[in-house]
Amino acid sequence: MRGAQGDLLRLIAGGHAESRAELARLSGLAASSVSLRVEELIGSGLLVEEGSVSSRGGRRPRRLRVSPTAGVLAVADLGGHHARLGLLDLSGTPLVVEERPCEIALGPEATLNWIAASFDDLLATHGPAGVPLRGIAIGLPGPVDPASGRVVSPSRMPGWNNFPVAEHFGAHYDLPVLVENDANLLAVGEARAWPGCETVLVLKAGSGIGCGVIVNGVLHRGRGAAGDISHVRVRSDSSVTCSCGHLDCLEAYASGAALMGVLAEQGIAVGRPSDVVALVDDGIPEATALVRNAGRLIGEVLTVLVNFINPDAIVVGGSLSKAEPLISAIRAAVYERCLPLATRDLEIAVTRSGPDAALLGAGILLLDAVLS
Amino acid sequence: MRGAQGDLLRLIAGGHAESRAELARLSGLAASSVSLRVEELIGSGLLVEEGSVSSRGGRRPRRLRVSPTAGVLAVADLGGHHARLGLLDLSGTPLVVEERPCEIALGPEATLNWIAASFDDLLATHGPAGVPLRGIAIGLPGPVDPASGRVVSPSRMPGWNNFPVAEHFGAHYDLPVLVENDANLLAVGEARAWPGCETVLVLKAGSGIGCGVIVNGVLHRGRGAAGDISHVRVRSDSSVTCSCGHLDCLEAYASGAALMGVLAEQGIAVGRPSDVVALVDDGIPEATALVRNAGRLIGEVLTVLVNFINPDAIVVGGSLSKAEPLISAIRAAVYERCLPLATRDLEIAVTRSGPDAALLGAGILLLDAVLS
DNA sequence: CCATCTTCTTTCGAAATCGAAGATAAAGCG
DNA sequence: CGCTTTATCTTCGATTTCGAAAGAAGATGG
Repeated sequence: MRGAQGDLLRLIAGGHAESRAELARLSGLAASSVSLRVEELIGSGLLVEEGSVSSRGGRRPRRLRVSPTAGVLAVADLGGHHARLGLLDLSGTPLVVEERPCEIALGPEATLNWIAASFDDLLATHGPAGVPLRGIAIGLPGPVDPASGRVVSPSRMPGWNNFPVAEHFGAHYDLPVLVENDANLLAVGEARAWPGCETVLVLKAGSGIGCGVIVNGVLHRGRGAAGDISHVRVRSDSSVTCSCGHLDCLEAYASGAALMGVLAEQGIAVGRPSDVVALVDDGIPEATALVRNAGRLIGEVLTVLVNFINPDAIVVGGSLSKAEPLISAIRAAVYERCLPLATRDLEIAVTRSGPDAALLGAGILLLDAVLS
Repeated sequence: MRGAQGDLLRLIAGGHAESRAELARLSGLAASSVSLRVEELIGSGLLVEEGSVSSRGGRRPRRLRVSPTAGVLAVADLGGHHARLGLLDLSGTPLVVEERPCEIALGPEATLNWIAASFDDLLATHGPAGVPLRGIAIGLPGPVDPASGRVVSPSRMPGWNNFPVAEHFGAHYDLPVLVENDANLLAVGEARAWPGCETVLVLKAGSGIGCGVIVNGVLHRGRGAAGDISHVRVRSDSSVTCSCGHLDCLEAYASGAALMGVLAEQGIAVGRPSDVVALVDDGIPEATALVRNAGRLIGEVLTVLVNFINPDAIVVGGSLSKAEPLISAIRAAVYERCLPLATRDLEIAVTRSGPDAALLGAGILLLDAVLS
């Protein structure tokens, strides 16, 4: 996509602009130039005019949308034992989303081939006829080197270390392939639901603890592991060795897996982090106490980050986020301990954008790759 | 300064470019457009051609510099008991720098009037004749709200809370006035000395502990307190109440002031943090142990931040940075505990840019304000 | 010392962009 | 209903920017 036109398309696709006038304001281009570009984009079938936006006192803007026939994106978000797969149109709107069981421990070859087959399946059954596939994005529950598209020493993905995921997919399709950490995708998707928040910290509390960081509106990747807080040392009386070999990592106390472990020791067998939430909802005191303690520990780690980066919002997602005591314990710790200037307008809240947030985030990032 | 020309001037002034060709590469403009703009800038006296840069195989580029007669910037960096004041030319090169005693506890009115008088003094004695003052920047040892230019609940600046510093100066001079936290200025100045490092964490270890954060090459301000790590809770056996009212803040254990307090209790009276460094250099075991412990505590806080933000470098400045055990203890803690991906190419080092770093940083930020 | 290569800078016609003014369209109001 | 206000969108000449090619100045290597 040629530069200037790509920028305009991105603004429309990203939901930032809906009319020519808005495009002019946001792109910095003159209104006349915008009109020209938009005319070309409509001519080439990427954009369509569709009705009008309601006015507030003047001529109604004509609503611009990305054409549904311009292309589809195939996106996937992998967990340890399941995968969410979806097709999006170029505006990032889901056409279809499915969750299917999938064992990541089967290794990269088997898993990625299965994903490719599933994409083909989805495209055959739900892909609109004649609309081309434009790009692929995969979210993985481990650190990803953004430059090479490789997984780097993941803790819960046996056999994946250093596997060239992007390259592997590139052999199947001649398309942009984006590989990213799942918490990062979640962060990008979630951030879209928090307009006005420029710096956002998105926590994914599931069987592991992940975190994505949006600084000034853009995902901060660092060296690929940015946002990793699971192996931070926490203050505790006892002493637990984490899977990473260090003592007292946050993950060893506050992750869904850790909570399930403690519950199992107490004779309460649970299979998934969401079962822990169910126990809390049922008022089982052991579970509630555990979750509250996990929230406190997470909150104490967050105090450091809140003072350091001064986010506008902390958003908690992942299956454990549905446990109310977790959120309130996080809030209590952060508001009690952080600097007033840092907490003055800080929002700490549960995810707004539902279970597809990571897929939406994948669409947003992928769009940038496709339109460049 | 009109947009495009301002950008070019900034690139020259900031030391990013020295020739028309470099300007073209960095600005993204066509070489021909650059030539036109540069001609105009030379015409208006802001830029001068001065000799040539050494070539690497072709025609020698003609060196461009900001004209020494284009203007001066007045900058100040205030500490608790002294102030560094300087005049810079528009390229950020110091014309004169002085350190003078100054009690910040005398309150904002007295201090700021004294600064204004000192600037007038410096301009009269060292300001080149006929060269106009173009802007003023002040660094203060406390949180500054970047929007309003006010100090916000500083812990060691009695009487300054909510004082409108920028406004106060605006009444004296009709010029851009920049007010910023001292650690932030230090970070900006220091980052210039670390080319290739996009994300840098600059620690100021003096009588307090400050920290400035450069993310992707730009200073991250957050709400004005970003980078504050002094009130992070540290793991410790004993229990100390910090001046902020919380228990076990980093500052209460590892700041120069805290170290001096402990030494005083042991009967070793010292007046300034640099005296502590002298004791360490003299091999006084109490001092060395204290400093090493301070380094360990700072390092443990940094582990969280390194995992979280994945910086390319951690630079330690401030008077305590000259104590070698401090740096090595920080290194030990970070390298031992952080994720391999985060520490793989991480540099942890002492300041490269000397005592004027904060003033240079003030010049860099101020230039942006002046050239916009 | 001369041909060749490299890099920097300028020239000049082509193309993109701007900006002011006008056309279009709707809301608010007496 | 017509007038005013507000806002969006288009037209068109003026300006800016681009890009290819040529010119300038030094490095390199026989």
